[in-house]
Amino acid sequence: MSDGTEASRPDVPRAGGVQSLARAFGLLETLAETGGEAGLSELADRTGLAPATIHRLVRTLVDLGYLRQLSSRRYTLGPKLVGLGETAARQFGRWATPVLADLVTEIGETANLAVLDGDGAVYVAQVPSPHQMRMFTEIGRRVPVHCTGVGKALLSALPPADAAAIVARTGLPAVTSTTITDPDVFARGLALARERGYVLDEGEQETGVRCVAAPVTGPHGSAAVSVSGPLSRMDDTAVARIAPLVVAAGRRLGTLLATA
Amino acid sequence: MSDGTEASRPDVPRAGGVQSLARAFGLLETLAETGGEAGLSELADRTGLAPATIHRLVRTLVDLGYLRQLSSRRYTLGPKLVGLGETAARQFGRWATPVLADLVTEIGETANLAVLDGDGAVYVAQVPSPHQMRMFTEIGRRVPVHCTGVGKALLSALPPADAAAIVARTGLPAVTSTTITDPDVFARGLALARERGYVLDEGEQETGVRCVAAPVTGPHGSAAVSVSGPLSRMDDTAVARIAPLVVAAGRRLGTLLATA
DNA sequence: ACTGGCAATTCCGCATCATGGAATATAGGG
DNA sequence: CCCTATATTCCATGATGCGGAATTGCCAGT
Repeated sequence: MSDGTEASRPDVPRAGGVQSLARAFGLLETLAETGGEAGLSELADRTGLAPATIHRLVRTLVDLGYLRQLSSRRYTLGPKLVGLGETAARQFGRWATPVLADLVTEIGETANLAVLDGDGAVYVAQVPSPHQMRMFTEIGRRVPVHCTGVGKALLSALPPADAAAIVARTGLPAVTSTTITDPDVFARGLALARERGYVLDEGEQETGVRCVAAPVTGPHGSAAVSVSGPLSRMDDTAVARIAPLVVAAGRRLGTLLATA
Repeated sequence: MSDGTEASRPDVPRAGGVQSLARAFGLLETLAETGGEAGLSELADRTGLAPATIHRLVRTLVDLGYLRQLSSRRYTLGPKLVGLGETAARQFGRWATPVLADLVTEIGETANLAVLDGDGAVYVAQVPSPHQMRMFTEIGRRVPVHCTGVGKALLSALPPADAAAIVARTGLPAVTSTTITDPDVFARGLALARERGYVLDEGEQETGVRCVAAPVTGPHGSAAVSVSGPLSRMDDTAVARIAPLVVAAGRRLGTLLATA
């Protein structure tokens, strides 16, 4: 192996794992973090692997269509990933949609399901409100955790230390005028969320949109549900009515996730 | 190796490829084809690999978050794939969006970019028309090649033999009343497309939607642009005006693809 | 409850396959 | 035009992934 200190790197995620696989996916992730484009030596620097090794892995991925090589000899994520990702999202959607649909009929606002991926949240399912035909499908969209309902709900379900680590890495950049940028305020918000079982997003990501979110409870890689709508319809009494429903939906989804 | 006849299977895509990788992605694809959920032995049947081998690969993928194991011990595509796919799509979108946006401002209808993946077409970028808020974002959506503008444009850019092979595999199932189901008619359509440099889709995938598409020219894994809108706005004179613009956009995208 | 059968998981010795250092091509920069 | 940085190919080595066989665990049938 490359260096004397074995198993010090998160290359091998667990005993018995296939490392060429772990390394290959590591490369894909590295590429994604770099903004989706990188040269071979840049990958070598970031991963610490030998250029020859990277080249072989990367060439295989190119042959398979999961990576694309530009004429500049740099590499980008390939088209097949788009297809796979979409199928994966659809898969989540399949079992989640009924529950989300129930929420929408009870509440009348758009319902979303998101999962934690890396340090961000990714929407994996959505049932749009019957009200507005507006608002594009957000499926696949990646959003920051600190300024979204689902994001905060995801964090609230994590061990506080892990949540803090994520926030430390991403910071609390202001997105709108109401985005929470003070770490202390944010931490108190999370504590309140843990206590109540749900979170509010007061236009912290998009002005005028209020959002109620709850973690999906269960022993798996975290997920969260949310319901969001315009301030005009989402007043305090509405929120009071909605919150328990969202929390219940989170619980139901958690059961489904573990069962189905 | 398992059997005497080596290299007879498309397991190893090319000499020098990393086989565990090819196999792992094969499993992901198999899973996607199965509808996103399968048990270990089902995977073993479909891929012909030894259960132990599959289990090791699959366990690694689960550890990495690209696969999820349900309590029924069956496996599904994991959340991380959603994130990766989204990043990949965004990557395509980044350089394509400006060109598509130009098309939209010139034409006023929704513009799409799709790539060929396997025997289907996958939308990788879209700029929606300012007109209608309807029609969800199709990014990541996989559509048949025979009844869509982008699909036929992709085929028209392929060596005729390759195009024929794909059509032979997928067949020409009717999706709407105008879907072309006769192989001869279809072949003539492709020939005309090659000659003119663009294709029309006359509601062959969705009734009432007309679409002009052109291949993205270049020496890479094929892509295609399209512009689509309701029949009411897409009359013959509009198409005559639009077609050259779409063809030009295809050329520009081709240059960008090769360069960027 | 007991049992039979099937599916998932773990074990383990063997040989294959991935590995990475060094050598070779190729692209930019001066 | 040469020179440097980067990508790619070669190849001997042994670690690594392979798969047959044994084990465990889950249900369905009675």
